[in-house]
Amino acid sequence: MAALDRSLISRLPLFQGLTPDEQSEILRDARSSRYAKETAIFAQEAEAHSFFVLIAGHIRVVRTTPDGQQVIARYISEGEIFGVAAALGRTTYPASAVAAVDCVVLAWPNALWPDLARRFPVFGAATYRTVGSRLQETQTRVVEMSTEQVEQRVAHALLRLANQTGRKTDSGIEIDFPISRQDIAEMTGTTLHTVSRLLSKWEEKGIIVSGRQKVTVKDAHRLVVLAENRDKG
Amino acid sequence: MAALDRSLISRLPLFQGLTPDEQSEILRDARSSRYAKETAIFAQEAEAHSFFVLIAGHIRVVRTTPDGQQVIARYISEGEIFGVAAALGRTTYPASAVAAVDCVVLAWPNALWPDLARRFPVFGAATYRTVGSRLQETQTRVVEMSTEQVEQRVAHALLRLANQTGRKTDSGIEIDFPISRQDIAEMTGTTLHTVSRLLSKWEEKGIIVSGRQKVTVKDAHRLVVLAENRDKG
DNA sequence: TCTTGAGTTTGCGCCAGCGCAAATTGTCCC
DNA sequence: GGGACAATTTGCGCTGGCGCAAACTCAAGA
Repeated sequence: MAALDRSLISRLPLFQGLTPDEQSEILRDARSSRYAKETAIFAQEAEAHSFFVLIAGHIRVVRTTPDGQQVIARYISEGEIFGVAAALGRTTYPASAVAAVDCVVLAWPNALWPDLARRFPVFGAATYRTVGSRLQETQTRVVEMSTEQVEQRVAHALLRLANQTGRKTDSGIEIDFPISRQDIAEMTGTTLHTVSRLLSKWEEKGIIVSGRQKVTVKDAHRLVVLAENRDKG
Repeated sequence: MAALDRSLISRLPLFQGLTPDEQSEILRDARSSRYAKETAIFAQEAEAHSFFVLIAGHIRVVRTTPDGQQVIARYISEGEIFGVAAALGRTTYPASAVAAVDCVVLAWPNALWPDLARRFPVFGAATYRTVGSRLQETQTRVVEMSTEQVEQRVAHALLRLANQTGRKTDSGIEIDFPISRQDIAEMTGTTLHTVSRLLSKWEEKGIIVSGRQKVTVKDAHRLVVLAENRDKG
């Protein structure tokens, strides 16, 4: 690990509560690698060999159906742990992870997980907290897909992206990695056509501005209203 | 713990790999209780005080939206651990758990989790395996809701119920707790009307037989075909 | 600068499945 | 045994959003 990484890493929630020595000990076993934009970190159904922490970039987690349709499970932001099959006793990855932009990740061999979790309980606990919030988030998505209209779901998805990976600019909150209409459709269970129509409408109203693989939320408040509107607006 | 419970409990996957003494030690801290049909074991958003193992019965896990719509997250069968907020570092339950029939459950105070998990790693690992498969299952449900038609989703739901909680009878696989059309609708993101229509159609074709709060799968194979049909059948 | 291709927009027609409403049936309790 | 209620069935009309198709636009490379 380069010294540069260290100061950044020690600030991650995942490593809170660990002494610098303990952090070093954990990091000693990690291997760092780069992944070019649109390359895979791991593939769905592949034998799980490692778990990861994203140091720089953004990662798209994708499930592909037997007939080739894709669904985006979530985006991973900097500092998050992912590919934690080992911690959950799984032997294969349930989804693929693809770099949405050029990425830097740390990887630990799965075989080290039991030992790391035992020696550094706060590290294990932090990981399971992440798993817990992802489970809850996924369930929330099921609820959304069951009870909401497409417009509300897309609004929710944009808000979530803005919160999790948004970058404040003078013109609003910009999603700071390339995201296409198709991507948004795969996050919300609709088609790129419908997403395009919605974004156009919202842009007319001044709620967002959008371009090629780019969305900036200008008026989050009005987007929240759209997301919560139970009857048609 | 009554002796009766012990022989049953020691056979649960959750307690595999533990010696009888270790099992006793874990069980010593558990409190057993009964819940009458349709009563709540815990409520969504309530402070999480315990985690549970279902000894007898069936439990419905339900998420309710702010405007009162319900979505069934899953059913818990005998022997399963549930309400594991503690293991995932959450302080409240993300959903409600309601007894679908009269139930017997064991409960452990959350405060004991860290200690139990540390002293009996196989117990902790078994729990996290369960969490892992639930996460994966929930993600599968998101994929289904994104890519499948209602008919396929209902077919999938029935097959899952038949596998997880089905009881073999001479006339087929019967779901062995009361389940209404409304319940199936809340599992699949549709309405009781549509479920009713589908079940009627399938009954005509001899794939299932159904009655009031009761479904028996007679021809699982044809149900699988329906569940996998990507274009209309 | 020009070309090329991927990403996006928009129009149009259609239909799966929802909402509403009413009839029907089975079950539990008095 | 019979009433009452809950669950289910079924008809009907409507519409949100999909599928298809075509036009358009930007970004990158030659």
